[in-house]
Amino acid sequence: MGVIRKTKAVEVLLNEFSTGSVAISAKALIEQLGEMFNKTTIYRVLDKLEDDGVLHSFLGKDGLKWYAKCNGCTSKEHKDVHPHFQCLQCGKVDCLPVHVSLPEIPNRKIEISQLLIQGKCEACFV
Amino acid sequence: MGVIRKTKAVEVLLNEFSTGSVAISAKALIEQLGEMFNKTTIYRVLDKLEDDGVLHSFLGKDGLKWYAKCNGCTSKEHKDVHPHFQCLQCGKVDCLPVHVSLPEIPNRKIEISQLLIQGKCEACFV
DNA sequence: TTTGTTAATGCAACAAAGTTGCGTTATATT
DNA sequence: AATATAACGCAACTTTGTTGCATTAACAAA
Ligand SMILES: [Mn+2]
Ligand SMILES: [Mn+2]
Ligand SMILES: [Zn+2]
Ligand SMILES: [Zn+2]
Repeated sequence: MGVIRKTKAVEVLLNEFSTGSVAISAKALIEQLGEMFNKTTIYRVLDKLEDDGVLHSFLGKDGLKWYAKCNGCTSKEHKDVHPHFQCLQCGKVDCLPVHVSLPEIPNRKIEISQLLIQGKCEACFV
Repeated sequence: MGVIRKTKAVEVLLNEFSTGSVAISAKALIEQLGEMFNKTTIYRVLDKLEDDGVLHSFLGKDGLKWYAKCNGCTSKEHKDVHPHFQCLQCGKVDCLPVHVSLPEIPNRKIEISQLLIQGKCEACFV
């Protein structure tokens, strides 16, 4: 079940994702907001916001969990699927609003897919 | 640095990967061989075999580390890049020997990419 | 075959990310 | 204002993987 009450933690976390398509790791949010809220609260709010279709999550290069804002998703349908890009130099992760055509795989039913591209971001690419 | 001495652990672990393009998680190997070898040894041997270009590793859907045999790789060059498929029903993971064309991403330098496709495998797909 | 070097191992302790249980607090409804 | 319960904080825990160090064993040289 998703968010039911608009608490301080919900408000502050939502605000963190208010700008753009940059992803934030749960770890970074705890480092940043861990004095204001308990890490358990942060994990639980993120989880619920994902349930609501407000955020989506994925795993970065070290298996860390990252979150970013969803576009046009609801609690019933998560339709905002796209690859992610992680900069190997500065660590920044963002959503790539492009379509990826998956390869043909006979005799298998594809349900989900995750593509993580790594390299140098705009800022770090000379 | 990679494997230097052909120990029992190296021999047994190599044998686990002798057949086909099925991946095995470090976790599964420890469950399976943990009475024969210490988990530290298992982690270290896998790590070294990857250095040698004998195995490659990637992260599965829960962030677990998986290993599979490399084809035509050396310690100098890991060229066997391909997507992986994880069955959501039986958990099996295998290497997909296909090429994936990445989307165009302006102003960024792509260095690595990982594609994990999830769904139902041949055996679980009715 | 014996000896010597050191890679590899086992063990225990640790680290990091995330989860769970439970008593307390605060939101929102009546 | 009173009430119900969602959300919270805290501590303890789980899981996967790592590190330091003393001991063992692979392997080549004598
Ligand atoms: Mn995204
Ligand atoms: Mn593979
Ligand atoms: Zn960057
Ligand atoms: Zn299956």
